Amino acid sequence: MMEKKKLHTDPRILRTRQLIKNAFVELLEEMDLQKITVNRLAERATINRVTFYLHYRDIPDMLEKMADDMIEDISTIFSNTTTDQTSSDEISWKIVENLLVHIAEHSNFYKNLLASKKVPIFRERLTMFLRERIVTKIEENGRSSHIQTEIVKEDILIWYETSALIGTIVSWLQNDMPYSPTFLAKQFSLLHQRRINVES
Amino acid sequence: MMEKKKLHTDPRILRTRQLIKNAFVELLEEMDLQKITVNRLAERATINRVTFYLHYRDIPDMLEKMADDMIEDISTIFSNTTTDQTSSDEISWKIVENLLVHIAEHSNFYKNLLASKKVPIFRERLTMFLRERIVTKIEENGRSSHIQTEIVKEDILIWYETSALIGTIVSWLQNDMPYSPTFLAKQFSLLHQRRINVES
DNA sequence: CAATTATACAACACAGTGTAAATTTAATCT
DNA sequence: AGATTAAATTTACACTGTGTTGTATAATTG
Repeated sequence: MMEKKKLHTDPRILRTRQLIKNAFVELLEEMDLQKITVNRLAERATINRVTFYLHYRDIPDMLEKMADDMIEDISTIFSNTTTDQTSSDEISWKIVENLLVHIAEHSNFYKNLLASKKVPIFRERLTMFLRERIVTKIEENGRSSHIQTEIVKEDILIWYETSALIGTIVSWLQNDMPYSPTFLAKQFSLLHQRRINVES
Repeated sequence: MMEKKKLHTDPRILRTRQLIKNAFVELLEEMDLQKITVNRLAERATINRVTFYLHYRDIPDMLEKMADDMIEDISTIFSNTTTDQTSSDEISWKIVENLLVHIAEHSNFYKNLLASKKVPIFRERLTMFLRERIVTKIEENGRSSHIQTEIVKEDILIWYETSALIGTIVSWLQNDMPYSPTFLAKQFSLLHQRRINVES
């Protein structure tokens, strides 16, 4: 525990990891993931190649750890938003908006790792994360009316809504965010309302 | 042109390419894309390593060509289905069903290259392909009622529907196809009807 | 049959990987 | 501030994978 905390406070470690992360995003803009080697990464990050191995086992390991960090960030947004709202619909609406704001603030990172098609693991992780949230949301709505669940299978609906949400965000990034986070969140809420119309 | 045709008829070429393709799908089941080398690929395909370079520049090049083949197959399904139907809604419904049947028939291929998260290019290509079809479909519906387009931006709707369709197919594959192609196609048609309800 | 072409085989220079040892540099703690 | 601790560097090594070349063999085509 104490050791882990140290890993997060030692400025040398933070600096090196940030250098690696920045270098990686930079290289992804320039070349395919397959072409990114530990050699190039270290050179671009202005660190020694051996130093890389002090932090990550190999490149796939690095990707996993970076994906973990991403989910941790997003998870914080969700838990922070949930607390200061009351209406169920208002919450999910606000959460999506905050999520989009966060992504827009780090658009360079998300565009290259999520949208620019190159590194599947980030999309996977986000899918798994959001699916859980959407599951609980759909189950809540399912309670109020049982018509929907008799027509469309719940798991198919979850697949559908999760993919639509993530895919739209990805397309939004790929097109250089032509709409504001608030506007896109409102559009999501409209698209989502369609479902409720069918239910009632 | 003649040369290209030869490439498609020479039994030696067809055999070698099929061996490479099968070996690649096999290896993807066992390991990450990053770990798949030309060495391993040639060994598994029981061909000489140099032979690989006679067909493809490198592994990324091979992936592109395989993705081209995939789109060619799916494209054929679409053009075959479109001709023998009349009703606009019936067509898209039948097309999706035929697409799902095709995917189910080659589920081993699609599960590993599309669903099992590892090779982004196949999902990209399919997204681009289906998006075009969905664009024309939405534009058709847009003609009959203009209410929808005033509420939800057309491009956002296209992002949404395309991602939902592909994402659901991917989830369906990842869960070992628990529903029949016909049933899933019907579910899509139900989910799609929601939009029409809002419009009218 | 003769020409063409795909594949096999061997060998090469080169790039990238992962690890180990000793050393330097920088942060932490009293 | 000085001693301590840990990160980063440097250098070196064995190993795997890459991409190319030259030659030989076997299958296909006209």
